[in-house]
Amino acid sequence: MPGSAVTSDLAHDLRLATMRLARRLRSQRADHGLPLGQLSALAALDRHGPLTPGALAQHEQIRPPSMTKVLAALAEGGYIDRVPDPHDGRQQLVSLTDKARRLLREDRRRRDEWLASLLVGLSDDDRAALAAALPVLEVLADS
Amino acid sequence: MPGSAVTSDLAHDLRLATMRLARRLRSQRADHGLPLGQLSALAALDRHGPLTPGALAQHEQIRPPSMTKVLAALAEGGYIDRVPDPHDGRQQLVSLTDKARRLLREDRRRRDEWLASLLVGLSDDDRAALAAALPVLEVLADS
DNA sequence: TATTGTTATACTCTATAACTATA
DNA sequence: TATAGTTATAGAGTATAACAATA
Repeated sequence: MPGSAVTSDLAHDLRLATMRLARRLRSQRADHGLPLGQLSALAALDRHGPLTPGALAQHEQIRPPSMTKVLAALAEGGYIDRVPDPHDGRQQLVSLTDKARRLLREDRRRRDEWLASLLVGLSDDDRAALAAALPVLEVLADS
Repeated sequence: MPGSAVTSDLAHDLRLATMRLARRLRSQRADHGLPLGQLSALAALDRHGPLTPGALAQHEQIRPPSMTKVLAALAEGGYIDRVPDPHDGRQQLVSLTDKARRLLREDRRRRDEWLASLLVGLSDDDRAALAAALPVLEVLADS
């Protein structure tokens, strides 16, 4: 099967390019002074809507006690609201404040801007190649 | 200019897909027990050849005292050799041992394998789209 | 008893400041 | 004096274990 060597080369090169590009994108994050773990928790709430602390911890792949600290810092900064679950007194629901939504919007805008400024410098063919590969990348990312 | 809205959408979607895929790739790292900072220092030595502790710290974007600790752990594990610079007694050159090279090779192999296993499940068209976009991604990553 | 979340405590990785050796 | 690297100490951010409240 002659395609297998090509597939493994593609995997290798795609992995390296993805990691390098992700590193560049990460370095472009806005300097809003918010630690990465806190920002990531806010982004999860933005994507999924209000969540319990436990669900957030599971999603962010950290332990509940660690999430307790992250949430304490976010509450202190006025980025989240917590309301007790009326059906289960043990649980809470954590949601974003308007302040948090504004911060997320600004953060995304800054990072999109940097990448967009690179994209306008590409040829139409290169942009088309990216657009064609995008749905495939999304499938891989969600696997 | 009708293309500008499309370009900014592409930037946004490409950024999200890249970050998500990078996260999945990172989570696939081999469980060799080596902390990420140590592994990253080894990878830098592998890419650039022997370096001084100061140059390594600069490359990894950490402070020299932090690199001192990383290097102490790597030396303890038998992953690096240190030779004094004959021309300047203040400096050293840090290089990889064979053990480190084997570890890096194994680590890459495991991550490539995971991605390759996803790629073989794609259609030929999807793989072709990725292959066509790859050089463009590499340009972006190096910008 | 089991589950949700918090508190207490410790470990890892990073930092700044002070120190040693060499240029 | 200036530079390369280390040692001392401290600050984030994470973890495990033990605890309180609720189901």
